Order: sequence, then structure tokens, then C-alpha cells
Amino acid sequence: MKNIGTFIKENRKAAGLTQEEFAMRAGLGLRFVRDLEQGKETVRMDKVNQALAMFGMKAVPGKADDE
Amino acid sequence: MKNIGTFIKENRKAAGLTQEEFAMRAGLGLRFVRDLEQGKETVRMDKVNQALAMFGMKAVPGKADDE
DNA sequence: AGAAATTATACCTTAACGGGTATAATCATA
DNA sequence: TATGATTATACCCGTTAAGGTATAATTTCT
Repeated sequence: MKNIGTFIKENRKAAGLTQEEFAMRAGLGLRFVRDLEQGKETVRMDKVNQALAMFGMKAVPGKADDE
Repeated sequence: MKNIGTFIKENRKAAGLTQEEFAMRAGLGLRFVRDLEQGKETVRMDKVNQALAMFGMKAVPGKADDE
């Protein structure tokens, strides 16, 4: 499984949303969405889950070596 | 899949480690481990991944409705 | 190519996480 | 039950994430 930032980026695009549109709808700051998609690792989990929830997902434990 | 805090708590116990021992080995603060296992949602993802890495896991997107 | 839209990077402020410590509560075992 | 070990809750402080804004870089069109 790809990392979460990539997941958000790909699904957001697939949904035809800009980062700004996505941030608005998810109730997140634009800067956070940018940072998340850019792979920032020190983001807060609640915000990450707020973003994932837009696609019916959430952060769960998964094998670390699944590419 | 259970939430991450529960996953850590169960696997830590299965490994026969106290929160303190686990925190030490994972290079995390005891307070963080407590908060995580208690279900605190505003924790930082890098620390969460640091904890999950102890079991060869990391945070990945998963279906939100999997209980 | 150029223009418009989108995304990336940088600076600043506020709020809160993480760590440490102390104390209370809970659990385990004799 | 009592005693010790483990876990939970509360406080203080330093660091930093998040958000806003501005600007630069990139992409996406025509």
C-alpha cells in the first residue's frame, strides 16, 4: 500500500478536486493538505483521518514492507 | 481492523512488555505510549509509525467501516 | 509560445503535542 | 486482604504542527 499522502493525492485527483477544494470540503487547512501530500511525516493523526474519511478510509496498521 | 492504539496495546502485551519497556525500546516517551493506547487521536503520525514499526507495521489507509 | 490555474515553498502566530514528573487508580499475585 | 507492579490522570514547559498569507514554481490549458 502506498503511503497515505500519495493515497490522498491520487484519490483527490481522481475525484477531480483541487487541493483547495479538497481542503474546504474536508474542513482542513490548505497548507495541511499540501504538507500531507508532500509526504510530511510529522502530521497529526486526527487530521490525517479527517482527510482519509473523505474516501471512507482511516489510518490502520498495515505491513511495513508492502510497497 | 482495530484502531492503532488498541493494536499497539495488544501486541505490546503479547510481547510481554510494559508500557515503560515498550517506550524505551521504541525510543518514545512513556507519556506518548500511554496516550496512544488510550485512544488519543491528536498524536503525531511519525511517532505512531515509530510505535508500529516495533511490530513491522506502519499506518496505511484502510476501510473506515471495518470494525 | 503565453496565460491561467494549480501546486510548492517560505515566513509568522497561535495552540497544543510530547516529554518529564508526580500522584491516583487499577491490576496481579501471594 | 495487602503489597507491589502497572497503568491512568494531571501539571508544567519547550518545541512544533497547523493555519493564514504571500510568493515562486509548476502544470494545464488554448
